[in-house]
Amino acid sequence: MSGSCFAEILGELVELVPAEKAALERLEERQRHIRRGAMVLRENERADELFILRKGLVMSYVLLDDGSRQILRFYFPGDMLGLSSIVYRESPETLCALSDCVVCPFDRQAFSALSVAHPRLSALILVLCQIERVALTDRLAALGRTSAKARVAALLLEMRNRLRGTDKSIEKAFTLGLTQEEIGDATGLTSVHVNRMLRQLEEEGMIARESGRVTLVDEDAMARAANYVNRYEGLDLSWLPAPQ
Amino acid sequence: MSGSCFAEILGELVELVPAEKAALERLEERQRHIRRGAMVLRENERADELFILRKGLVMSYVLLDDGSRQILRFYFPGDMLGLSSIVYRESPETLCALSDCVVCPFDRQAFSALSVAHPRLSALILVLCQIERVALTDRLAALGRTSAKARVAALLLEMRNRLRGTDKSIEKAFTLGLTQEEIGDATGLTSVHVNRMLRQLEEEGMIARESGRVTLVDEDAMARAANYVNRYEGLDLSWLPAPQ
DNA sequence: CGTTATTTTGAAGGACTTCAACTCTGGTGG
DNA sequence: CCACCAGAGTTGAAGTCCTTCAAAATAACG
Repeated sequence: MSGSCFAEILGELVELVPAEKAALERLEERQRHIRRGAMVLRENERADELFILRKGLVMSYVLLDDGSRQILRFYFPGDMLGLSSIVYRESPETLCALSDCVVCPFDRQAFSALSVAHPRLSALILVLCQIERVALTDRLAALGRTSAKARVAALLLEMRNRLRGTDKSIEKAFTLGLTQEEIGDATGLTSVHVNRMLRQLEEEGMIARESGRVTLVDEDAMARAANYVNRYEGLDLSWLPAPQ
Repeated sequence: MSGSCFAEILGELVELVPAEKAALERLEERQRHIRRGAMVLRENERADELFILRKGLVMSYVLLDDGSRQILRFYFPGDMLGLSSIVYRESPETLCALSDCVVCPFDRQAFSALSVAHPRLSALILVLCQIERVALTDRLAALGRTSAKARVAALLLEMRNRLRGTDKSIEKAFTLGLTQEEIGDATGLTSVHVNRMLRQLEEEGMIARESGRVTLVDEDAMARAANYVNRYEGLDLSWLPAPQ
């Protein structure tokens, strides 16, 4: 168990050298506890810090003029938060804790210094951005071109796979930790319709549910129905520069 | 007029030093002409190269099982193409020329070497990725939570602003260069409904149209209707490392 | 100048939303 | 310990936005 969550994620992509590990650990020297429902960062406010999420579940979302909400992404332990926010004078999105969380804040300068001192880490961060980008385009295609049922199925698969990243004991069953309203705001649906789609997936024998826990009964059928691709697989990082 | 399209884009964000300009020019030593409708890169095929788009309009899209298409993004001169593709063994998306294009291919190693030699350029590329990310999340919110009319209006505003990036003479009127089917595939609508929305925007005095040219008559009303934010503005790059 | 792509228009159908009411669950305090 | 309450889940009926299907009109192209 390394001292850095972020290093663990990156360590699954490449073999990190001691100097890189040390540099990553320095990003996580400070800790901050965030209560469920509290905001890590607010849309349209200035953000001077980035974060590594150490524990818990975070979502990013935007609010539209009519009051509706679009959830953009869910973040899991080891993820970096707020990269898009430091690029802008005002954060383009809100970061909100879905469970009690621990985040490790560090400032822009630390990020900047790290990328100069460790070009390979800088390239790896770019790789993570691209993985996130492709995951976002998958969701764009889902919202633009697939049915409500497919979108909900895709969300369930994605959540299970990402939760499994931090807890290898998870197989087919897991606690989602989202309300149906939140599922709706992530998939572009109403909570009412999410409910009907979950029910339908259950009736068709794809999933089972009991008190917040979801079981993926027929995973293959779900993946087919949802056009799902795990974007943390199939990578090619052979071109990365040598470690510093 | 610099020798590098990419340097021109980056040069609008920061003052580039000669060594950086020279490094960027080396990326654009080779040229390749692409016919309208031809593909620069195919989904699920291996990509060894990245590209700088020098001339023309390119789109990226994915095809779903049912044959429907989701256009993910449009690319303009000075944009880098294929970054997400080199991260994966197989490209997650197709790149297709919407007009006759000129692209400058360079290989992964050149990219890797550049990011080591010029940390600030590496950071700038990360900034461009974040701009693209935020633009994608804007579209995600549009598809998830806004009406057909708002999505079409947002697309028109975005296209005008990006075209203006390469041609400052463009004000309110411009040639879109997209069919209504393509607008539909970008906004998650059918071409039939795109037609009705364009017509409605016209009837409401927001736009005017004549033979492929669109005029933004009431730009403010459009921006309001579309929740539109120009993501190339409002940046804060004060934290970037010093040039090399 | 014929052929094909694109745009336009109408009518009917369907997927999802809206509204409204009811049920279930977990937490809190009397 | 249990009554109460607020939040979340469930269900039905009606409505709306967008799609689908079909066909005509127009534009683009070799």
